[in-house]
Amino acid sequence: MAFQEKLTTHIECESCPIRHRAVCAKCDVDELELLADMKYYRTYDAGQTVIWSGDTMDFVASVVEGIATLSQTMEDGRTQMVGLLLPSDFVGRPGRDEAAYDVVATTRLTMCCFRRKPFEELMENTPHIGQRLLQMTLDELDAAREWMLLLGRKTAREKIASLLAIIARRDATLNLISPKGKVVFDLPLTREAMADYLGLTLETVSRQISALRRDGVIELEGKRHVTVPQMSRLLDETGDDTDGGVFA
Amino acid sequence: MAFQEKLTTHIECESCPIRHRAVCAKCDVDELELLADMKYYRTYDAGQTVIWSGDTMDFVASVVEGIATLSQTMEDGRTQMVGLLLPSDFVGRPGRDEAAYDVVATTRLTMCCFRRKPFEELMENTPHIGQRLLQMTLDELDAAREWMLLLGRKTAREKIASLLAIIARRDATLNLISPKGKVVFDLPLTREAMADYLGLTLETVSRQISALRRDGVIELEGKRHVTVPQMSRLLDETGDDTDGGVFA
DNA sequence: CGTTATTTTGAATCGCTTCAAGTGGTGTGG
DNA sequence: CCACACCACTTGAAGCGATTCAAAATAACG
Repeated sequence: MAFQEKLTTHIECESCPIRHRAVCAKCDVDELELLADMKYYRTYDAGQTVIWSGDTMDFVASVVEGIATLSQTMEDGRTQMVGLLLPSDFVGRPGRDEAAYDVVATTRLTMCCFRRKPFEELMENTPHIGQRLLQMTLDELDAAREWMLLLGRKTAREKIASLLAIIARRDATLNLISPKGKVVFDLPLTREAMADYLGLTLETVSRQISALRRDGVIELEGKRHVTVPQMSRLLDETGDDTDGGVFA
Repeated sequence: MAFQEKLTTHIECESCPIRHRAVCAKCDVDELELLADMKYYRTYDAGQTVIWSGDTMDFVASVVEGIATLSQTMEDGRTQMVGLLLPSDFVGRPGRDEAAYDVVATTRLTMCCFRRKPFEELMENTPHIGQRLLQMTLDELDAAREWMLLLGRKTAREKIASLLAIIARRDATLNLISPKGKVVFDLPLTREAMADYLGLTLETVSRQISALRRDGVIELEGKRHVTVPQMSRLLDETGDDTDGGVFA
């Protein structure tokens, strides 16, 4: 089953699309050279499993391109996604040799890998890497905690609206479009993946998306192409503090 | 309202109960001295709010004694606990001046505080602090992700059993009792706090605790004193992989 | 063009919440 | 010392939101 594709490309760090957001962001040219010497690339097809929870992990990596999911599964099959890995996100934990979660590519995925031991040694002598990793981990912790609020307290409709808002916002900033008014994007996740993300069933996800469409909050073209005519309207549905109250 | 009590005690770092688990764990004597020079203590009464989300935080701190909760609240009052702060846990985020969550003392609480700016400067030159903070943050992230599985996929009964198991396990290791067979402890949380932790209502918490008692999984003396006659029995109810299967 | 995977929709059921009433323990003031 | 209020908690009954099971519709694929 889980084929691991061999390295295909080689990217120069200077022209790397995630150069300034990944774990290497703070590194100077010297440090970058050391990293470049030990790096190698791997690519995975959409749907391929990168690592199973419990597997030994001999490497850590940065997502260069594509999207992957981090998820946990109970014995009886119930699964919960606990993280969404986007370009520049870091995979693996220094100092741990067993994967704690399943990592699955949801699109074609390219990762910049480092063998774990050399990377850990480099980290000892290169504060910039540890510093950046701390920042990134703190950001992930914040994201996880926001997700806990969603999982514990939001209704199905609010959950869907929140997910759509996150994707819309990310796409908007990526394309340098102000996230006001109209936003258009493609869903990178299946209904089932959304359900795993939101702690719902795929039927409920489908129903709530239909409901948001019926109510004019979103428009659909096919299953995956979404138009949000009024971003503020979508944000109203998330249950979050829009900030758009008195002082906006 | 929110009175901040002034420093009362002064603890020598060498005899500090959290010396080897807190953010200062990896520091040598020199580094410890620098920290000791800038530290001060604060205590809060049970129920007191330490910080409101959005407040400016001029300090970071380690919990020395007592328990506090981290929680998020929506406009309409729904609240979700996103962290439980136990002795040695770290409060605040270097590089951020606004609190992201409400911090409330659930028991009498003592914290070892550092003004944020000097602490951040010290971190620049003291890799040991940043390294330890990274470890701790990664642990917290793992805990948060386990909590996401609980919030998203577990039933009310499993949620309660999981919470009881966590507290029982912590108390058992603290008192050096093997977490097999019988375990006795006191609940440090009200039913409402448990509900906020588990994404339930306090009525459901009460009902499920009663159900576990009826089924002989736990025994209750008063509202807070819990006896678990057979730890394995409780673990069976959590829905987790007990690992206690074939190889235990 | 038929086959398979994904998604939508419907109907019945279930688990948790909501609303409401009641219990037991603790502290306070008459 | 008792009446009273207050708080944390328990229990009951009704309602509702999400799930479950089932079937049909749509899109994707060889």
